[in-house]
Amino acid sequence: MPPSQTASTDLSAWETSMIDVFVRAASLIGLPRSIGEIYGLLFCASKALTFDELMERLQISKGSVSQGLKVLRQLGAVKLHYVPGSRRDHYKPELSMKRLVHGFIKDQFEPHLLSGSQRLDKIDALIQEEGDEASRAHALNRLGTLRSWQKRTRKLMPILMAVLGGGNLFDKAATEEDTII
Amino acid sequence: MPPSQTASTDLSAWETSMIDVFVRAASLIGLPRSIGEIYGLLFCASKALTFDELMERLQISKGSVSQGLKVLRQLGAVKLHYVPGSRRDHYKPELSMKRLVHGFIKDQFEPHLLSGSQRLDKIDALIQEEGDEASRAHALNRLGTLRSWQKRTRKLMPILMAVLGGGNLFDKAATEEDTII
DNA sequence: TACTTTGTTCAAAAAAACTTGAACAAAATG
DNA sequence: CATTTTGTTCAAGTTTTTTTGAACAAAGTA
Repeated sequence: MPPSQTASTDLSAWETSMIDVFVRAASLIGLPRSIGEIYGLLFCASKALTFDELMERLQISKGSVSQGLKVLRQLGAVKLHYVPGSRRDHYKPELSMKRLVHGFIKDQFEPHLLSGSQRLDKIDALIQEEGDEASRAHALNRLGTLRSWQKRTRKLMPILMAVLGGGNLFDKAATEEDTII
Repeated sequence: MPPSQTASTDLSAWETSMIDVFVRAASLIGLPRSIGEIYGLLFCASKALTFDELMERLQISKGSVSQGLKVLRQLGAVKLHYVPGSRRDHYKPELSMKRLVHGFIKDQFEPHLLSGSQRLDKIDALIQEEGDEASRAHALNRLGTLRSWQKRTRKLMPILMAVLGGGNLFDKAATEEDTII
């Protein structure tokens, strides 16, 4: 029997394992498997990869790669890398943990926090309709708790970013090629 | 037409809205709707609630309540509250943000971080099998990046907890009844 | 302009996650 | 001990999310 018909270079053992790490991480933060795979392969690669290379090496569909890259771009987890003389888009992974976390929070958390504030104000109004004085007092107390949680969450972000500051200290390839913060 | 046949007291407007906040929050951290509803109703309530009260007021199944409470107990997000003269379990919500976050991280994040370390060691071994010297060097660089991310994530936890320290400053009912840290 | 390359969109299929309720277990009651 | 109360388990049903691939759009080429 001839070797596999696919033109794709099979993933090496370490690549498979490392991609697996990202698939798990993705699932942990609520992102689909395919997105973990895409970021993982880019992370493993020593050069920017094209759409087709992702499709072929990961053996996933066009649609998944397209949508996956869309989300990753939005999160700032991948960057377009211009390659002279090629019409294809080439992608590189963002290697700065700080930026990755920042992108994720901006995109997935902050919107909810914001809409949250308006929601709490509406609840405040609804509580005023509560007939019983004691119930109203209790409800307002709970609302206060909720507001304090929100406030503290907001305060946390800058601290988180500060702690994450300093950037990538390990990946020589990265520090050679990119500006890491 | 007579009023609804269910024995349950309908949720008030503010309760519905507040529960909605928790349903969204649950979904944000990857927990099912029913768990958000259960915690949300407990959060709204001015006294400990029983299994049946949760079922009836939220109109969800026995199974969902049982499994939901199981997870919430595991996370430390609800506490059993002993009520003299009653055979039923009564539940109260954990109101300390610090404890809630701590429970969530301990239960959902740390296990992955730990298993992560072992995984990275295995990848390290696999990389040694890589034939090409340059590829091996690149792979080790990336692995170094991954390890640095892990290390920084670990360092983050204590800081997070420290920032969250100070406890619940808003809910009078809570500060009266509970020890909040 | 016709053709090719490259990538996006979206409806349908597949997979995964969640909920339900009936059967079961454990413990208190009479 | 038989019965009732209280809660758990889990297979089957339902809903939601993810993936696929064919049709489409955009932009470069000849």
